[in-house]
Amino acid sequence: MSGSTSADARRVAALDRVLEVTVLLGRDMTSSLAASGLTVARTTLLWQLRATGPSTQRALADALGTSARNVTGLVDGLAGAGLVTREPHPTDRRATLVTLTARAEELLSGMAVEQAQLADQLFGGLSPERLDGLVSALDEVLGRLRPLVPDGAAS
Amino acid sequence: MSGSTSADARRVAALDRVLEVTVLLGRDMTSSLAASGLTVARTTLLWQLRATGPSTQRALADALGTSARNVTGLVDGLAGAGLVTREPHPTDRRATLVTLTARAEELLSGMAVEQAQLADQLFGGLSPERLDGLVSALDEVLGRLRPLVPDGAAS
DNA sequence: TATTGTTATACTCTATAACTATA
DNA sequence: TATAGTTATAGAGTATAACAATA
Repeated sequence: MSGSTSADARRVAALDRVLEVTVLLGRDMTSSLAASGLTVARTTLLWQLRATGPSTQRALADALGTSARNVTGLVDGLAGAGLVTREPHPTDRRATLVTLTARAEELLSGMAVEQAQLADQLFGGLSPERLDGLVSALDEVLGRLRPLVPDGAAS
Repeated sequence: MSGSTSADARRVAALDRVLEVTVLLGRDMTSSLAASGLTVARTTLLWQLRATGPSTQRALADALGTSARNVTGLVDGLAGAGLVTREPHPTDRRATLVTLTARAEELLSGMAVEQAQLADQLFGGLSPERLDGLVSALDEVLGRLRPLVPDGAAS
């Protein structure tokens, strides 16, 4: 398409690396969240709430790129765990505002710390120049990747 | 832990990029596989078989880092779709050898082509130097990440 | 005794469709 | 009419535990 065979092989090698990182990070997240009784899907919803503040379930469904039905289930689980509450919407009586509890805020703060520690572990060995190169390369890749994917939020 | 605040922020920024790539690639794969009536879990098993040849379900469970019960279900689905068969193990009558069908081999060859095209789309805009820098940075990150994750195969 | 793969059971994530209450 | 969220139903992935057949 646009290069020699060896250049193609290099790109495939890069994609292989990215896919392996994807698989391993997924496992790491799943298992470390399981220790807190959480799942990736529920935690994604919590992070979205932390970023945007109290939200309707419809807004959450759009942001997460999932169905309204699914959000009902996720919120049910989180409410049962005492991490969110359903508050009445001030002007629209059809809607509910999903809101983080204080416990969830604390939990998320702790997770942010853990995430920074993970970032340190993973990237601490790279020089500032290589780290910047990595970030800019990933930004370029993201620019190509985003249009390929239907839509939804990319926390 | 090992750097200034701004260096920490840079590392967190890098992790954010990686996580976004993870999310978007997952969606891209899920939706493109769904078009073929496949799921990510089942396709992972097919790729494993392609890499290693006919395997027992126990070997697949270990390679995929999942339970034997789960492999039974995945193989059931793939067998129903005509993509694998269960053959008797030549020496161990407890075990079965899961084997790709010709149709699965063709399907996987097509997927390999699509993957190369995706690699071209994502990385085609990077100079050879930047691409090499990306790959070597990811290799270093993988070296840190692998020990953090329980175990199992990484595609 | 240990191992392979199955059945039994259960939970989570996900989707579509029908329905209720509101806009 | 359209929208927010629920109930109904269904399928896929995952896990543990108990069990049968075989090593």
